[in-house]
Amino acid sequence: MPTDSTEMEAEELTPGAQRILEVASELFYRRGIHAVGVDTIAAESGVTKRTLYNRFGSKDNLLRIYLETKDRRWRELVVDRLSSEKGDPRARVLVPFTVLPEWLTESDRGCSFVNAFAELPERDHPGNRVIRAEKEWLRRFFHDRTVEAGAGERAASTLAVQLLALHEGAIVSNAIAEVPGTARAVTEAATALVDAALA
Amino acid sequence: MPTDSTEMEAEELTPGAQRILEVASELFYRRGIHAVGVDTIAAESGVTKRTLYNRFGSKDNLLRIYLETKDRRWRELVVDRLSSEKGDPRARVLVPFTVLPEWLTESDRGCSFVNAFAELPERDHPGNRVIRAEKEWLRRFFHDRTVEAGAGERAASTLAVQLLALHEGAIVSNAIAEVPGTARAVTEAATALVDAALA
DNA sequence: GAGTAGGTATACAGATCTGTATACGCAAGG
DNA sequence: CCTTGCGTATACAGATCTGTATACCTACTC
Repeated sequence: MPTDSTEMEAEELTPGAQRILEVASELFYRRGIHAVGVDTIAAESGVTKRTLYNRFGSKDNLLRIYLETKDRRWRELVVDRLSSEKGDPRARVLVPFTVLPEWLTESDRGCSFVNAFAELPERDHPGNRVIRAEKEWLRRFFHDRTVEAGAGERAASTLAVQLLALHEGAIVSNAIAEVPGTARAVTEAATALVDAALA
Repeated sequence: MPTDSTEMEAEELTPGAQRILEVASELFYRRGIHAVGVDTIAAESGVTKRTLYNRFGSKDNLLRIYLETKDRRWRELVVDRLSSEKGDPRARVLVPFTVLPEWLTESDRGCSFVNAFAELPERDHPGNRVIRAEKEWLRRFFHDRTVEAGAGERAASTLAVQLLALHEGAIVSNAIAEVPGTARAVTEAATALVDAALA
């Protein structure tokens, strides 16, 4: 059983397992974790429950892999866009905001990590760890790019927290408040904060 | 059975019902909605399940009242503080941020409404309506106070979305990323955005 | 040609969930 | 006095949940 392998990659998955992961991702995100049973996931994936347990071992493990996969996809999106923004250091800080419009097209139910966090209170749950690592990665991203843009340590730390909050809030409030133009307005705010910090 | 009364107030509740609501609020917030059963709520409230159903009718209704109560408490906190900030129009815009430190002392698991939203996907669920109404109220609060401070309609609309996102993100990322000084840093950012919009 | 990997099909154990049924106790107010 | 409101105590119906058991099928590989 490959389920204890932490380095399990999506490419190593069998076709059936890949379908299970895709279906589970969609259901966990759209309906919530506890609201979705393994019977439903198996049925909608077109496999038997036995196959699901043979591939993933448990619902908790499938959940962890769902979060890890989403995390990897998010980081890759940001890092990829970063490499095409080699010139302007301020634009590099803002990459998580400039990718927001395309990221939000599949995120109309809020942030996967925030939503999962609501259902995973225990800090030692593998899923909870993935979630906190993701937020820490983004905070550090803002911090490091800000330092690279020429800011001091204190300014970079403050700006990182501000941008992290603004970014989280954009995804969440876009889904709940449903105000048109949220991504654009928030990106403008982020730009203003970056310009002020680097002035 | 008083359960269908929408105007049900906490003061009208029997002592037992009040205890149930307090315990349920804590458990829903800390462990999640689906993860908490009515048996647990009844047991920790020191009442029987029969009493819970006699007072609240159903778990869904208890959940709705939990959200409505939290919503009322939040609005009252903001409105109360607003009346002691009669002078400076910019300070009035920022009231939801200045009350953040005290609000966050009991909100180390993120935003109750955002967390509940993650578990209530259906738009016509009573709880879902309460959540969206709460966010819309806060957005409108920012908008109206900004207009009162002298901004035009377009500037007020943009600023309202920005402050809403920043505010949501502050509560959420404070709980997940656990960066010290989040409230202070975010309030500084909000102040800068308000000043820029009213310049 | 035998073993192995991936999968189907079905049934079931054991726990937990929401909600209800039945029967009783007690105190306050008309 | 006696009804009404609030609550206890216990049992249970019916659904759903995670996870396992048993038995069989198919294709590929060594």
